[in-house]
Amino acid sequence: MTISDAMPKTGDKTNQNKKVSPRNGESVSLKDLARHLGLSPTTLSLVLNDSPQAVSIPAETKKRIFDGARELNYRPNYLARSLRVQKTNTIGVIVPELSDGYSAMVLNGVESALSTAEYFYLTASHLHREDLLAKLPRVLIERQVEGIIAVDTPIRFEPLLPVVTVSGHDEIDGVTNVVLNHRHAAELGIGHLYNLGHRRIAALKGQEFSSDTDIRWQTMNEAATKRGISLDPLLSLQLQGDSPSPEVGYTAMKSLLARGERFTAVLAFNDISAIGAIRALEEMGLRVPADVSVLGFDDIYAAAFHNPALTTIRQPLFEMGNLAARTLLERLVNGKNGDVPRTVSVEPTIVVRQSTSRVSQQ
Amino acid sequence: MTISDAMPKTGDKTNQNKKVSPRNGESVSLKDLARHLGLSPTTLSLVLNDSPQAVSIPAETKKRIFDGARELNYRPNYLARSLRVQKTNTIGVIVPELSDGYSAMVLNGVESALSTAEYFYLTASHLHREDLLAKLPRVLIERQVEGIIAVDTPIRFEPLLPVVTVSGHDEIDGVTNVVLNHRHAAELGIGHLYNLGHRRIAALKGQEFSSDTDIRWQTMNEAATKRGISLDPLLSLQLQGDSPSPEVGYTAMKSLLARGERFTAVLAFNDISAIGAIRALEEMGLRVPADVSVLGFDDIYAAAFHNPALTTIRQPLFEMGNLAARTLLERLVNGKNGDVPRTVSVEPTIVVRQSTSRVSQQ
DNA sequence: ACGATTTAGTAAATCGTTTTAGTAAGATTC
DNA sequence: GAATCTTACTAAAACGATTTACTAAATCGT
Repeated sequence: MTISDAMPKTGDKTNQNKKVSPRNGESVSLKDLARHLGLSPTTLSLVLNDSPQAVSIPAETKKRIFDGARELNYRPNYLARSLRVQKTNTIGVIVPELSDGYSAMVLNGVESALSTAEYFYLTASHLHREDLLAKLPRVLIERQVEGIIAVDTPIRFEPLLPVVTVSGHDEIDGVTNVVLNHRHAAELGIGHLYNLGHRRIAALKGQEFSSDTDIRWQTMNEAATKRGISLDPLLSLQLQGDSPSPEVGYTAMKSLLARGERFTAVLAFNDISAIGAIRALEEMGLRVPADVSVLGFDDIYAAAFHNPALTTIRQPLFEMGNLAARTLLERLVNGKNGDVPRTVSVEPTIVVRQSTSRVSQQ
Repeated sequence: MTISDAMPKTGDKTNQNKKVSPRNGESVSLKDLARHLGLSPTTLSLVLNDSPQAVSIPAETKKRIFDGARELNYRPNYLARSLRVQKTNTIGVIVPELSDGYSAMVLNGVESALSTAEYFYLTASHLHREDLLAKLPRVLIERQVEGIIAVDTPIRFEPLLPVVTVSGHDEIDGVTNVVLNHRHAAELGIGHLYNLGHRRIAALKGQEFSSDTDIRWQTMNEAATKRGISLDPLLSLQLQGDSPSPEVGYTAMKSLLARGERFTAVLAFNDISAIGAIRALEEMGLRVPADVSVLGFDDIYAAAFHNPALTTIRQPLFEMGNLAARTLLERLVNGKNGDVPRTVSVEPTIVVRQSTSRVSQQ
C-alpha cells in the first residue's frame, strides 16, 4: 500500500470534519464514514479491505479513506461482516469445568493456536450435566461457530460441523480425537513400578464421567498382565465426585486403607488425586515413598513442587489443545474434501521424581 | 393470502416436505422454513419469538410452525439476529494467561454468572504483552461484545463500553473495579504472624505486572507499621518471570537465602510462590513451620493438600469473577442511567493450616 | 346494515457489511 | 475518429434475522 506519500499537497479540504466528529457515543458505520468523505460505502470497503478491485483507486483517495477511518475511529462491525461473508472466525470449546487445571491447560494450547489464525472461541462448561451436554452444542451452532472442540467431554450431538475432541474415545463420523498414546503411558507407568519391584499395586480409577477412565484402566491392566502381575480389583477404587480438588483422591485412599489391604504402590488417576492420596497415606503413618510409592498422571505445575515431588506420567496437555485447534483449523480450510482423521495421538513421558522408590524388602 | 385455510380439515398436505428435507448440509433459514410452510418469514418470526403481536395467530398455525421448525431442524442465525436487534449477549474477558489457576478460578465465576443470563464470552490472553493489551480490546469491540471484564489486567484503552476489572486498581471513568479488601487481608496476614511472635518477616513481592503487587505491599507495610515492626526491604524480594509455576517462588527464595539474612516468617505473594519458597527453604535444611513459617495467599485447591498444608489468606476468586460478571450485566441492563460504581470489594479470610507456627525461642 | 374492531396474516425496511454488475469519463489504439 | 480499454468510482443485491406499517377478510356493536 502507498498511503503514506500523498500527504503534503492536500492538507486542507479533508479537515472539515466538524459535522461527524467523534460522535456522541454511538459507533460510526461504514455508511457514516462514506457520507463524511463523500464517497460510497463500496469504495471504502474495497479500499479498507485492500481488495484486488481497489487497484484503480488512486493513492490520494485511499489516503483520504484511511485518514478518515482513523479520524472517526471507524471499527468495522464483525457481526455484519461475518453475516455477509458467511464466516465467523469463531469456534466453540466445550469443557467439563474451567477450574480443574486440566481444561485450563488444554484451553491455553487451544487459544495459542487459534490466536495466530485470528480466531476467537466461545467457552462453555457442561458441569457433567446431561441437559447442558445436549444444549451447549446447539447454542454454539446457533452462534455460528465454525467448529467445536470438546475437551474430556462425551459427544451427545450429531456432528453437523467439524468436531475435534481432546481425550475423546468414541469413534464417530466427522469427529477427530486427539488422544494420548495410552498404551505407551501404561507401559511407562506399570514398567516403572514393576522395575522398582512393586507387585501389589493399588489403583485409583478415574471418575465415571472422565473420558480417559476406561482406556486407562484397560491399558494399565494389559501392561500389568504382560508382566505377569495384575491390578487386583480389591486394591482398586473409583474416584467419586466432581470436585477439582485433591479431596477426591484423599477420600478414595482413606476408604481403601480402611479395607486393610496391603500394597506397595499406588497408581493414581491424576496428579490431583495422587496428592490427596499421599495425604491419606501419611495420615495413616505410611511414608511416601519409603512405605508406599505413588505415581501420578498429567504432570501439572504443582507436581514438581509437591512434597514429596511427584513421579508422574506427563501428558502434554498444552500440546494436545494446540494440536486439537490446529487440526480443527486445518479441517476448516480443507472443507469437505480434506479427509477427516479419526485419531491423532501424542506421546507421554515419565517424569521420575521423589514419590516412587524401590520396594522395601521386608 | 389465505393459504392456511385450505388445509385445516385435510391435515395431510403439510407432509409433502420431500423437497426441503434435511438439506444436504446447508442449514435452513427462516425464509426456507417459511417457503416450506407457505407462510411469510414475518409470521414465523412473530410466532417463534412469542412476540405480543402473535396473539392473533391461531394455535393451529403456531403448531404448524413449531412442528415445521423441528422437522427441518431450523436454528436461528444468532449473527443475523444480533445484527438486527443490536445486541449480542456476548462479553469479552481479558486475562493474563489461562493456565495460571488464578484466571481459571475467576473465569469459572464469570461463566457461572453469565450462563444464567444466557450470555457467552470470548476469552483473550494478553500474556503481558503491550501490543496485545492494546489490540485485544479493539478486536473484542469489533466483535460487538457488550462489555469487557479485565482480570488482573491493566486498562490500556478508552472504556467506550462498560468495563469491569477483577483486581484492577486504577480509577478510571467507566470502569468498575472488583477488588479484595486488601487492608483487611493485610491485617489478617500480618496479625497472624505477629501474634505468633514473628518480627523478622521476609516478603515475596508480586511480579511487577501483577495488579495487586503494589496495594498488597503497601497494605502489608501499613499493617506491620501499625504493630511497630516493619517489612525490611533487605528481607523482601520481587518475584521474577511470568511462569505460572512455583518455580518463581523457588528461585526468589533461593536468592534471598543466598543473601544470608535471618528471618522467621515468609509472606508469600500467592500460594504458588509459597509452595516454591517452601521447597527452597527445605533444600537449605530449614523446616517449615518449625524454623520458618510460610504464609500463602489465594487458597488455591492445592493449598490444603500441600505438605505442609498451607496457611493462607483466602481470596474468593470464584466469587470475584461472579460478582464482576453480575456487576457488568447490571450495568448493561441499566444502560447510561444506572450509576457506575467505582469499586466493589469482597472480604478475605485467613485459613490457618500447618505452614505457620509460633516462633521458636532460641 | 354500516362502521369499527379483531383476526390472520404480509411487504418492505432495517441492522452493517461485502460483492456483483454496472457506468461515465478520459486515455489509447488502429 | 470510432472502438476499445482504463480509471474511478457507484447502485443494488445479498447475508438472515426482526420490526414497522400495512391489508383483506371476518366479526361485532348498535
